[in-house]
Amino acid sequence: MNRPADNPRRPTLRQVATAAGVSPMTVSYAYSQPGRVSAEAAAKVRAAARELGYPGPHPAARSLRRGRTGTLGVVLGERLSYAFDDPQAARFLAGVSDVCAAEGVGLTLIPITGAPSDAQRVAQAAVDGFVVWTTSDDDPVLDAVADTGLSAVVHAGPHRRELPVIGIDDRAAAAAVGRVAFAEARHPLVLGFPLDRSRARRLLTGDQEPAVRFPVTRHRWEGFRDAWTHAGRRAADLRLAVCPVNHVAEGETFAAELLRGTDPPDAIAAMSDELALGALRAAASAGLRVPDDVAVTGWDDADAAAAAGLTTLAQSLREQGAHCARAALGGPTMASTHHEWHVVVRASTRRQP
Amino acid sequence: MNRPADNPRRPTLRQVATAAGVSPMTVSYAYSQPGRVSAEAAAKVRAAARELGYPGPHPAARSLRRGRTGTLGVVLGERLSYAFDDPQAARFLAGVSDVCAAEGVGLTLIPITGAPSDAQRVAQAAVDGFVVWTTSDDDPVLDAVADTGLSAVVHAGPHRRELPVIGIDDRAAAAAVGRVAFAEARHPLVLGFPLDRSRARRLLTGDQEPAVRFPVTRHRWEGFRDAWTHAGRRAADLRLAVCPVNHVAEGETFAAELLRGTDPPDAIAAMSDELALGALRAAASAGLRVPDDVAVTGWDDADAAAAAGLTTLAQSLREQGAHCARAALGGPTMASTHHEWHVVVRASTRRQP
DNA sequence: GCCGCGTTGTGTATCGATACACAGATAGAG
DNA sequence: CTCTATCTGTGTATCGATACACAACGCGGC
Repeated sequence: MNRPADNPRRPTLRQVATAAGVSPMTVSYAYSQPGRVSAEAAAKVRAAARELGYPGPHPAARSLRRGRTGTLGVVLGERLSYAFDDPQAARFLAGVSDVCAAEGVGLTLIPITGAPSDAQRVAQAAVDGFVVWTTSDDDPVLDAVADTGLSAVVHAGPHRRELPVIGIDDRAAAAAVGRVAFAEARHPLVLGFPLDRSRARRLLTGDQEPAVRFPVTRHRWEGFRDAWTHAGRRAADLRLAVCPVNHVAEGETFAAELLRGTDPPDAIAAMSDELALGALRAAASAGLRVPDDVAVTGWDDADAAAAAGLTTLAQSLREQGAHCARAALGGPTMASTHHEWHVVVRASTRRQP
Repeated sequence: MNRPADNPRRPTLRQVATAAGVSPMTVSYAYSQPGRVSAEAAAKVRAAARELGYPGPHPAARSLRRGRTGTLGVVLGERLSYAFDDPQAARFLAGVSDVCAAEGVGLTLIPITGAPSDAQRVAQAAVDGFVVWTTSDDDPVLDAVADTGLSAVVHAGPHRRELPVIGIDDRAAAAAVGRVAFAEARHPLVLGFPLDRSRARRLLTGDQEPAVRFPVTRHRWEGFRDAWTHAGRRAADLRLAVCPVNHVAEGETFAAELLRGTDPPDAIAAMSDELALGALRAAASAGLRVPDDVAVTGWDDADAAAAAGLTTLAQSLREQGAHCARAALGGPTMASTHHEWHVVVRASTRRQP
């Protein structure tokens, strides 16, 4: 049989045209440009469509002919369950979805599993553009995205070929936060994101040079290290605790462990408000005063950060998501852009001199 | 000009065939059935494709001819930002995405905004099937889904036309939890989800008959009321506190308010573990003992429920998500199914007689 | 009566890939 | 040496909708 499986046979625009006694183009216009047809013709078309159970133009046929799909692809760089677990991803995707809803376009999620089929899934995605979120430097999916020739934006890096990057200057921002967080500290700690897709839990010191595959993690770590070493301190005294997932509980567990250990941290700079809130809880459980015994900073200025009096880095992931979506839907002319950020000083850090 | 906008002109399979000196079908097979062509021919095709920058078969053309898109549509019944905010949605979608990843199909999210264009977005979605999550009884989008003729599943209701529903028997489950939660209680409270898309914060009593548009909310409320009235108590003594969003903080605020009021609740049955954890915090802040002063139950048996010693209803939204995805991708033969559930009794409720 | 203009309807080529049927080549069995 | 079976390559009709160009019609102005 020389026809694809469609179950059961779906009525076509041509059948509707025949049933309504009009030409196919009249039916087509009735759906895509209602003003183009008379009220009378439109009524005939609607009646015939209802009669036959015609659900509207076939999306694939329409896309083929029009050259657009009306869908934005978001490459997640992660298994989908992580993306939904991560509040930062949620804020970003909310921004993307705001724009999609406003423009009337759909949203296709393309989760990266690490398998070679990932590139194929990108190549076969029926979308008009891509937004790439949180992937690692060596991810071959970036090449697949570039190969499609569709407009695409990468959020917060990595840089690759001609793909523009939208985000903040993470290194400079981390350095600014670090200066506040580490003031008068002797045993500073960074509570950070995974270094690579393995998401291993690790503890490093600032004189080590780990292979950090996630650009966001790398830039922020470099920034925090800048703040510490530029103040004339020894890199080896700065530690990095890598939390496998961005959760309050994860930050609390790791922070609690270190606060009980030898040389407990007296300043904790976290890469997210969630991890920072975990650190605050760990400090409270340990009976430590914030900021006198231990200073804490977060990242993002989420609602909970203000409520907790947390010093943090304010940026709007939602706005960045919206910006990425507009850029990816907008067309081929784009350039890398840095968004604004600023440090919000609250009660969780020591007064500056 | 009689050609759709593609920017810049994308190379076609036919061009690759010409460049490689083979027929179009050989190129097509090289991509879709690699075993069908000789190693030699495959090499020629790969070389020509790289040369021309051919990213693989055009998704729309392939979909049109094959009659499948390799994508599953998830209708969210909510603005996307709510979906990402709701931990229950996250667990469900993780299950959906597990199956999609395993089957190599993409995932298109179709958020419902309440606008009339929602139905159009459903009709124009290039997908092979639909999973509908958390929509209200009167949602016209359900008709749009049914009209497409694609296989579709609704999670937890509402029932509509021939669409199968997958979920648990919420009413029976709520009744079972309610019996445990309300034992020896005199002023029981249900901490619940929104009644309709307006998400208004409200406080009702069991003798009122509010219009509850979300089936999950309705069924659980009915079940809790069953538990109370079947024990011979007055419906008017049971209250329902409607929380606009499913967050710990939301449950904490509302519970704290009522615990400070007249006739403070001595038993709180929540529709989610998140709201229940909020109630536990409110009780702790008010200096109340759990379960002696106030019993608390949750719903879902999330990780945090076990950690908090919370009596709860155990179900697996992740499994249900996976089941829905398999059903929606599987084909036309499906039936409504009830999943298993059971009550997990922990320390947050009074010992049963 | 004729011209110009806006509105509404139609015929057809085309978007790009693939299912199918068939042809030629090669190999192995008898 | 012939006959069947397997492997590999090809030509073409088709999936369903739409861009475009053109035709028919009504209407007002001069």
